Amino acid sequence: MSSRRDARRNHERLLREARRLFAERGIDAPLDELAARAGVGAGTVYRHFPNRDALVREIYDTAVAELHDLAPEILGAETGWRSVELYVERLGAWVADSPYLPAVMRRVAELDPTHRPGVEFEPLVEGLIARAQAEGALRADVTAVDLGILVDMLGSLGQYGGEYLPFWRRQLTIVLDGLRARPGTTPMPVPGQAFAAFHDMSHAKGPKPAPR
Amino acid sequence: MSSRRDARRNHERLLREARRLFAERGIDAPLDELAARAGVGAGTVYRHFPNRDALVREIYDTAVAELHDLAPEILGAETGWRSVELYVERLGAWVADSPYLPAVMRRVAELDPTHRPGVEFEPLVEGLIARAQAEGALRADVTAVDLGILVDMLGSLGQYGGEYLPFWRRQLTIVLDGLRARPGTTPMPVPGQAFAAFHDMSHAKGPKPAPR
DNA sequence: TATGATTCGGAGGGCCGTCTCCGTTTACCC
DNA sequence: GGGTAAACGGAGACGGCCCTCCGAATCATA
Repeated sequence: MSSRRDARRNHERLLREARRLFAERGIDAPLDELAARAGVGAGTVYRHFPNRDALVREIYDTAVAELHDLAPEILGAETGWRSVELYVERLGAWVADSPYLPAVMRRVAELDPTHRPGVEFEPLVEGLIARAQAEGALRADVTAVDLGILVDMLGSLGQYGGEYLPFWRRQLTIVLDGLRARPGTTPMPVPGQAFAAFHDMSHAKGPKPAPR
Repeated sequence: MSSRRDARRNHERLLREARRLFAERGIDAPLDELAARAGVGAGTVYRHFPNRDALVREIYDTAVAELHDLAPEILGAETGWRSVELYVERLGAWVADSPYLPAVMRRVAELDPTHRPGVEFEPLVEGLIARAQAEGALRADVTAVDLGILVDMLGSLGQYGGEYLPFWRRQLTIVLDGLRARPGTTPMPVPGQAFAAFHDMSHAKGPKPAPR
């Protein structure tokens, strides 16, 4: 972190505008455009972020920090089921109105395939699920990975733009109802995956990313 | 359609390789790469498709044709509920294992915002839903638009690659259970949208696409 | 097999985005 | 205020991709 105020200000500005730009035009939007939006010269962009990947990486880091901020409320709910609700709703909404997030996550995973985002949260989520299942409120065959994937699914609706967000809760309702333990629940096919197995499957041998 | 056999062969090959390439590297992958994969000169690509959009458009057309092929089985099911199940499952799976589809759809919508893909199916889907609701099997507050969005959601899981497809049915199970009419179902918030309203909202005033 | 029309191949022009370089400006410290 | 180190700005070199052009190759026809 620089000691000069203008440098800090520009850094902030670039990050903020980058999130907006990436949301609007995708993660490969021209960085000259970023410079223009931030009211800054092209050189300044590259002084702060040696290349696009560094920028993506820093956006990723701020996102992880936001995640940490969400944790206490979710984990501190009165019942396990309420925690599940909050988990799916808060994270889903957070992804849905940050349309740049999925692309950023994917890119970071490409850059560093060994890095598993959110490992530190895994035991917490496992515990949260166990609690809700012990209450008999959450269907017994659902795993932490399933829940994470449902959040991704809900988050993908961010593609429809901000005006869609109010309607987004409709799909949320359906998913949550599907998660509830009830008589007549359809058993889930094939066994669920562990975090590590899912991670390896979706990254290690996925389609090769475009070389950059 | 040309009368020369080599021309037809190259056209097929280009379409096939384009789908694979777009699936792996995204819809903006270099067309020179497409030429290389198809074992063809760059000039040949542009003889068959004057530009990238023409290529995207033709992929879109073949996708719509595939959709038409799916219709009879879905609509011909014995019960309305079974039709709903088949609709969500078949279309969801179809999108999920064609990772290029969402981007292609989006691009076509950008190219021609007046064009509403699948209008001809709308009354069919409405009827299908009415039938399942009349049976008391499908929750009463769900709309055709909701169902389409759920298919998109499920389809977005194609991002995890082909190895994920078997596990995909787990999320499908949850969504279908969430769609069932049952005592204790959570009412859906905010009224649902009509097809046209949803289309206008998600295209007409969405974030401006990158100029090309 | 000969002929003519059609398609193919791939080198290269032009454009656009990335990133560097360095003269100019700004902020901090005394 | 003066001095110095750090940051800024933007022109332009560079590279990659889109698309064109035209001589070479291939196909349909007789």
